[in-house]
Amino acid sequence: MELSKNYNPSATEEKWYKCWMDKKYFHSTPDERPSYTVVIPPPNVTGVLHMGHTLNETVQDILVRKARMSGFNACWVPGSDHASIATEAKVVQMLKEKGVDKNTLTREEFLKYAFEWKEKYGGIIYNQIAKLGCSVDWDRTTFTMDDHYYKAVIKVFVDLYNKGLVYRGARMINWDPAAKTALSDEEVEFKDVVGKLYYLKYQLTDDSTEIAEKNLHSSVNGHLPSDNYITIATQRPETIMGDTAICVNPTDERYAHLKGKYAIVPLIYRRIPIIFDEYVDPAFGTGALKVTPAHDINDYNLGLKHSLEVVDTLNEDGTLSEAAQIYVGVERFAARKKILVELKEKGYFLKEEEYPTRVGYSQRSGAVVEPRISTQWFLKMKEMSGPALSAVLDGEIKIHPGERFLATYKYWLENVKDWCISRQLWWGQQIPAWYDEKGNLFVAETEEEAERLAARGEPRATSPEFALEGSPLAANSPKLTRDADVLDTWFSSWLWPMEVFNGISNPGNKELDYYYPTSVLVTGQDIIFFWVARMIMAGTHYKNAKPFSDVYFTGMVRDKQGRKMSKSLGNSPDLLDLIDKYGADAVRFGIMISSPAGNDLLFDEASLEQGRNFNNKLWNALKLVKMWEGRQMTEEIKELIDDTFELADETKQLFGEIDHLPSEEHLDHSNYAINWFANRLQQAKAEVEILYSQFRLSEALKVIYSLIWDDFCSWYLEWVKPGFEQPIEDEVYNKTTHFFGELMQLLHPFMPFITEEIYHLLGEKQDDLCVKQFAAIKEANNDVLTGGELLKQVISALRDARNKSGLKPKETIKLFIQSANTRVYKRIESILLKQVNAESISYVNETVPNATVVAIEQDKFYIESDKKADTAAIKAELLKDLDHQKGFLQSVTKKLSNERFVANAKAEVVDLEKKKQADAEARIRTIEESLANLV
RNA sequence: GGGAGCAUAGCUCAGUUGGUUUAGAGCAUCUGCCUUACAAGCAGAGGGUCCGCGGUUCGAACCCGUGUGCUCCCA
Repeated sequence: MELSKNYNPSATEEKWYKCWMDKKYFHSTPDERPSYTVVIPPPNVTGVLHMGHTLNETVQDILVRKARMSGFNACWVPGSDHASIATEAKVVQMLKEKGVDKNTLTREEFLKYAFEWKEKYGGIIYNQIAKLGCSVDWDRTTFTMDDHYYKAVIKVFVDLYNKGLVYRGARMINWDPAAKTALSDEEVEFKDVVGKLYYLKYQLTDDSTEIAEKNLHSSVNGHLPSDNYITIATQRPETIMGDTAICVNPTDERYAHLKGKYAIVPLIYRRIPIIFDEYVDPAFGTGALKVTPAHDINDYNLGLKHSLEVVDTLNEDGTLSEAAQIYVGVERFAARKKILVELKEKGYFLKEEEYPTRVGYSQRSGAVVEPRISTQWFLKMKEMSGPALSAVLDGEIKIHPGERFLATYKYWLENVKDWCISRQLWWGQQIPAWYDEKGNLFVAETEEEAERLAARGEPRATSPEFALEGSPLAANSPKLTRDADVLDTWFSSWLWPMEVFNGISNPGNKELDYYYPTSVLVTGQDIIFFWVARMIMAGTHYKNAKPFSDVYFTGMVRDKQGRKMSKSLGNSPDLLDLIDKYGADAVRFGIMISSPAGNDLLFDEASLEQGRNFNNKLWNALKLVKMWEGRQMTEEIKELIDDTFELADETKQLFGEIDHLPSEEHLDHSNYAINWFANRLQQAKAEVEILYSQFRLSEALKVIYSLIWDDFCSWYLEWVKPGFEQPIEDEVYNKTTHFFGELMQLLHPFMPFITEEIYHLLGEKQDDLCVKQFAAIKEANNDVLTGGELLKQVISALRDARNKSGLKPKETIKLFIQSANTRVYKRIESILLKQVNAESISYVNETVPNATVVAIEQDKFYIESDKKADTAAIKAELLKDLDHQKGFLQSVTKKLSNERFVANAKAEVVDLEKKKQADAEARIRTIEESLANLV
């Protein structure tokens, strides 16, 4: 068969993925083998895979494929997340482009559009996952809004409500004015910005009558009438209409005289009290704080303490509300500008200064988050966090890499606040709570059940924090209205490792028992609180068992310049384009080769190119080996040739004219090479195994890469390669294809497609690499390995010497070896001849004059050629080496002459130093002899 | 402001309880090669004050302290 010049990934990839699917290799059902379960972190259903996902999925596939080839029943569950805010925003945008306003639709109509959208775009990520070669069990694909999943989420909500862990209440929450929904604390991202601090004057009065307020309003046309004022500093002048007090520190003497007085809010002229509280930092601004309980969490708490009125001056879309009295309907930041102009005109404005501050942005919409008082649903976290904390602290769940995230995790869980789980959206699991006309609340899995509760008058308001005022129930069955809100997406994804096996909807089922707890969770460190911690909570709460044994955190994928990948920067490449360009294996290689666990990955297409080149290297090695196929010299053929000396026609067809048989020598040195590589392979396999167990996958890949490229291709294949158009011994050929197959197996988890292809091209195969089980690792023989390393070292040194002597590759040399142990070199003579292009090798007991000399350990090699040696250069080299050796000897000798070292250090260490000393001395002698020999 | 981490070759990173030939790899660079698998290649080479300073130790890239710079998390 003719092999193409270069490897062509696309056809191969499609062929093998289909084959694996047809043979149901990825499908798992419980059996007697141990399970190895991985649940995919479900990407957003209408999203595309970015490079971060690509890294995560690749890592998971490597682990899953490795497990599948190591005796485990591997099960990798794919799926996607409904991503309520993100998806709803996309659908709203799509409708807007069509000229449809969401507000004109009913909930049902909107959801119909949303599901259409999901059907249309939901397949994209699945296609990408398949293209990447991920060995997921497609029969288990789960979506967080699947029927059973939806029911599970509802069930959990009702259960937690009945346990008193879920409650409804008015709280200061994070409001996203763009998406018009509440957010959890975790969904707010803070950025440092340079803001402005505005200094404003508030008129003071001690008159507590309403008349004073009115007089002020009318008498001076709203201008600041006197010098009797207090100055406050604020970043948000547009919220002054919501001010309900001015607060100063009770120890602040500057303001001690203001006790019992009032201030007048500029522009709207509301009278507000001056209050005193330790909370205020006298050193900040003017030491006087305007208190706006509706729009700042600290002010809110201050308001609670001092029983202040709450005036909410903002609408849900971020425009000023009726309560603001002025600029009603104007967007908050536009209003800020207008108000500043008016404050200046009317003399209330003193000055402004720049001020470094932090602004919270919505993770989903990017809008500036507004603290807002709102009635929402919450989950008590204190009760949930205990077991989740101990599971990690006790080492039941291991986090990789190392302890790096432990402190953060601990801090978060110990300080976690209640989780706001309601969202003012339609896309998601609708909260199963119903209200009667009087506002009584009934929480149940179905409307029928809620109706029954209502009929019996059981509001089930078990939480003491329940904030809705109830009223006595009518005895007749009331008309119920369902809560319009949906649950936070993470309130569904925290059940993921259980509910993909129907663990909530059908608890205690056989599959759940078999697959849960899962083996390893691979995810980005950015969702440690959103998701990882909460899955541990849900798992410990509902299964009384951890959801996974290990967590592998991948780093963030950044571009070459270290910037985060983002759409706006345009630095996030398209996965399918990359696969088209380089092939899936090369993409996997490129992304893995430089991504140690937990470290950020600087993505550079150059590493994908390296992957593609590696593909090509493998392909060419295959071409070489295939050239030997059909040229094997079996014993029978050998005998045939020996006996008759005349080739049969069919033999002739196979080999053409053969002028000589493979020599005994060739077989002998090939056996040397085979023996060496067999041991080298075992050694590398053992290393890789350890690296897998430590989740150091990029290290493992490096070991395999260098094993294949350097040891197999550059050394082994060159050592066993027969001469041009010469036959190869059957045994050598078989060993070589066997090694090649083993290498492909070792590499398979990382680069599944090309390895499977080559494995099958190496010869007729009954099995597929995808499910081929790894053989047990044998212990490598150290003497054999050392011998191989010595040979490599000698060859490299001789080639270097050739280079330095200006010898062209084609120019031959005569090699003389001076060694106490010539037997070693005699065995590998023919390899040496070929590798350094020598025409002869002789053994000598004395120095060879006028030859270039190379010293390895205690042996010396003389290179003689027609070309005149550049003695000056050789001398310089030797002197440099001598210098180095002497320096080294000096440091060793110094160490050994230190009595305290000899007395304190371990015996092995001292012995080693002595050996180093002896070696260095021997080498120095060799170099000096060589120098003396150079004239 | 609180916490965590990082700093080793031009770049990205290894370096195991402190001792393993006066620091290793890949990429990039340079030199020589179109050698009968592979120029997407082959054979070589050069390149480091292990961030600065101080300490512990017979011995420090590694442990401790301190300074500087960067990253992340939390408020």
